[in-house]
Amino acid sequence: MKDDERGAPQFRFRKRERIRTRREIGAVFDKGVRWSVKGMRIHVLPNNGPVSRAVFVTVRKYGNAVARNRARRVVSECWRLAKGSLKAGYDAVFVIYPGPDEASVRSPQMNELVRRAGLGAS
RNA sequence: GGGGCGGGCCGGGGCGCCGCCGCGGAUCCUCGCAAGAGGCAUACCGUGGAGGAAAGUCCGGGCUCGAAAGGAUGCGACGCCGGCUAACGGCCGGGAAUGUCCUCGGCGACGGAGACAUUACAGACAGCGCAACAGAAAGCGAACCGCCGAUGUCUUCGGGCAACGGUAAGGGUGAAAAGGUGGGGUAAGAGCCCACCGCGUUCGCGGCAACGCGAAUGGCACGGCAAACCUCGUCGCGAGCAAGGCCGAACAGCGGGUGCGCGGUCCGCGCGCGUUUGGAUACGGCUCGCCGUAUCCGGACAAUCCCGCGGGUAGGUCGCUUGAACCGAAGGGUAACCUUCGUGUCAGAUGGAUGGCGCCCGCCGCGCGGCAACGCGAGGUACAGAACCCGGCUUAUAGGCUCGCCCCCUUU
RNA sequence: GGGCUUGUAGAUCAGUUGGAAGAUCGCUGCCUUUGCAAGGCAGAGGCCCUGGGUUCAAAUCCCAGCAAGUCCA
Repeated sequence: MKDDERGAPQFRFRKRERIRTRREIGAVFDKGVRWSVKGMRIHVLPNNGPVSRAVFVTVRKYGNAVARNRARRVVSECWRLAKGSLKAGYDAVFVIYPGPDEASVRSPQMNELVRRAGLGAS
């Protein structure tokens, strides 16, 4: 990372970049398009806004609370580092399946998903 | 030094870069004449940010709403005694019982001293009940075998058989069989008698009490199950922060507003007056946050517009973290705990913050090398994430520290 | 976050004053039929979710745990 990118907005991930209500998440599940790879699934719906928003959920049976929180944190961190080079204006819901929760494993899964979803470099 | 049991405590540390949530500041944006208000605004600064169990939701409270005169019944929980506490099914102290070990006394039943552990530990002469199978008999308590007696009969003179009576010492059944041991006694036996042990009753003494000690006395039944019902005593109204309070779009509903003149010219037009309505300021009034009057600014005069109303949806906000709190010190108490003091410490999310990556160190056992200190190598570093807040209980947990007791080895 | 319910044969469920566990469907074998289905007869199949406790005795009573399901905006 270059010096002039320290604290740059494309590497931050604030509240307004997250989908924050059950209704909006339900809309992405109902109307969005889905792609999946082993360990992860994505639902995407255009939101016609200036920024993309995302949310991360685990499947119902995903160990205890510590394991679920760690999975969402790791995947969220991958999104934070990757989203700056993607197209804006989409709502994305990531569904995480059980697997090794390390950035070296989750990051390639996410890259493959966003490539298939057509969110690649603008 | 090693191992076991029990109690108490801790449960990783440091550096760098990039992030997340709250609070305070600064800056920016929006509204407003202003004071100010608001902002899921910020390549900014400062500061705080999981646990001993945050868990299970098994108990007890606070808090909130609902219900409610009081009492009884019902239902539920609890149950040796005393204390602690806001309260408890928790904790502390004491008692009793049971079990194990050790030791002393006794022919024996058993008793005494000590250590450790366990106990939902009120009531079974208030009631309704239960005990399968086995066994002769299982609860207003019993003769199957056996033992003994006298009678009759048979006899190979040892005894056998029949019916009658006595008997709870022995056998067998059972989870449980009618106080136990030793002796006397007897036809055989039996608390039938005696001593001791156990049990019951009465009295005295000690203790707040549970209970203990001692004496006298009864010859001995008043068996077990209440963690099924039940009785007695004590306590308990129901829900739960997704409780509940406030603000409040949009859509639908209800009520009010639809005027006059001039100009342009036929249009969802402009201006003035008027009507109505919102806001601000000034003055006055009083029941002190509302009303009245005046001025200024703005909206509307309608096709789908303007204003008001109630309901309270979407959403927002409060509840929301300073409290029976924690930590430390002093004092009181055997202890649980209490009292006083302190520039002492305290997170608040809401698809849900406390994270990611990299490096170093610590700790643990294992293997190899070494007399040893130590070095090298491959590993391991748990259980688990606040969601209204406390007091407990229970369950999960790598590894470590510490206190007490016991066992083994080595040394002096 | 909080309230509540349920774990018994392969499946769906019974099982009360505690005394050695049943029903229906399914499964296996035989009979019947040329064969299959239906029908008839016989049979197998169970650590009563797990671990403690009370009791002589526990699927049943008590305590703790685990796993499913369901409701509350």
